[in-house]
Amino acid sequence: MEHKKVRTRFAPSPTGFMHVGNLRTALYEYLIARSAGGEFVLRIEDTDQERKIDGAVDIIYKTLRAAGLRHDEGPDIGGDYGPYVQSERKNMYLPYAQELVQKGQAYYCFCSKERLDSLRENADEPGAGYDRHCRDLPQEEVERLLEQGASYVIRQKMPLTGSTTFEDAVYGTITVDNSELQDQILIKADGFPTYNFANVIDDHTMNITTVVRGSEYLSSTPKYNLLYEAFGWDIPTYVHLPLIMGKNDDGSISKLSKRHGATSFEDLTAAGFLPEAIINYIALLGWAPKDNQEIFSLQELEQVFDISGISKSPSVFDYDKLEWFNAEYIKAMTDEAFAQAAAPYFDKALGEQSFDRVKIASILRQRTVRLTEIPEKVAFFAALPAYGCELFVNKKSKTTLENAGAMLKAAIEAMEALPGWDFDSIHDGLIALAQELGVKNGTLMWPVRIALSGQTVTPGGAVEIAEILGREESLRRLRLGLEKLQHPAES
RNA sequence: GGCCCGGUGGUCAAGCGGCUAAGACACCGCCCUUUCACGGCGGUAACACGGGUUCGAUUCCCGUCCGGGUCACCA
Repeated sequence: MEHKKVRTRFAPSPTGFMHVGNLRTALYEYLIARSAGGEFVLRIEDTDQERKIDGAVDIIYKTLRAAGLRHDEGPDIGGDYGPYVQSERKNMYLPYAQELVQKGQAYYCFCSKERLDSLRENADEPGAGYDRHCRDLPQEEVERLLEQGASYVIRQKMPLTGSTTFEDAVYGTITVDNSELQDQILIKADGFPTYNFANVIDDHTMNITTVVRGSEYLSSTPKYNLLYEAFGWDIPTYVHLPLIMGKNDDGSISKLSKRHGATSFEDLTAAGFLPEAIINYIALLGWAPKDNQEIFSLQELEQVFDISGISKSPSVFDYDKLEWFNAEYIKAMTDEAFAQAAAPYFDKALGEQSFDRVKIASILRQRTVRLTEIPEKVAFFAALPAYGCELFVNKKSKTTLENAGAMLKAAIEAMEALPGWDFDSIHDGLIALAQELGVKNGTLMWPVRIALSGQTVTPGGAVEIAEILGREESLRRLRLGLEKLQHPAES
């Protein structure tokens, strides 16, 4: 038994965004390679010249980097099996196709696009396909047309009878009747290979041992096998992944796509999700560990990932669960790290004003689910919002329009007299005051917090907010609140 | 429509012939509490259906139903 080093590849086409399904495929490919001490290769599949998009390849690099999926070989870093961009390999494919023609496993087809279209239109049943018109053209006819420079494609000659069987590491043994297989195009009229053909040639020449892809390829896999067999090449290990679905408005589900909301890595990070949380979540979409662990770093996944844990049934992408992961990751951050991750959002809400952002981060961290919620949560630090006196009334804290004023008045006096302006001083001062007044803490704290923030729900309590606002601004806001209570009409 | 693949709570899922059928998210209560959260405790909720095989089926087989995928000079 020879022991080949496991090599997987991520082979995206540059479409301009990274769909989460693609990202998960990349992740599993990465993990399968890493968990086996193997290699992970990046290959760009740009054989469709009509769909080229500028800058799309950079998005792929950026996403992989942000996700922490380092490739061992690729267009940007080279390797022993280059080039790693299919358009740069263009000349490699035709000779292989011609070899197949020699072997009688493929043939030239001169049918026009129009003919194929009308074939499809006139078909009784959907999925009728090509009628194999050129499959048995006489040799002389083929040569004559080639000499004339006629436009042609090369098609794979499928067996008309029998069946093809292959093994999939996830789905097991799958058999398909050969009569189901179309004589698929290998080389297009523009000279470029089709995706399917380029895939086989590249995977073989790049020594890929394990082909990982979405289960939408399950039914075309027999065609791949026939190709490998025709060349006499080793067939790779297939790992087909269950699809990621999205829930439609009517409650039905279908392959996750744009209409389901944020579905690309870029969309998700823009929506305030952390890359680590996204990776952790999608790792568990279609795969489960042996135990019940849910929070995994990429390094941990590299240790425990195993193909046997991949499930066969499709899974629905659940934003609620993703949010939970995101919140977990945020809670696990240090205040400093969180302040840094939140920086753009702080900038947006606080502008130039100099608050202690690490302190704000510390009260925000436990209650932030998505980074995008931050601006609205901290805006009151920058500017006291307009608010009405009714906010001072809270049943649970036993505050009323009547006692709130007295509380504020007492609080102002106590806070003015405070020797220092740090958490402990403010806290101890106010708690002592509440005791002195003979009221429960909430009765004092509620109106103070309302006056400081102008809103009923805030990150942090009265003490934290006061500390961050500073003595001067805090007292200003408290006096404003007191005035409001004393002259409700004017406010 | 043909072919292929699936079907455990609303969602993600463990289970791989014998269990009171885990766990997580969401949801609902209660507790904690200077708001909201966090946290703690508890709760509602599932083997699609019908036949077999077996002493015994969520688990194995067949059928039905349901869902998804695929049938391009797209990947």
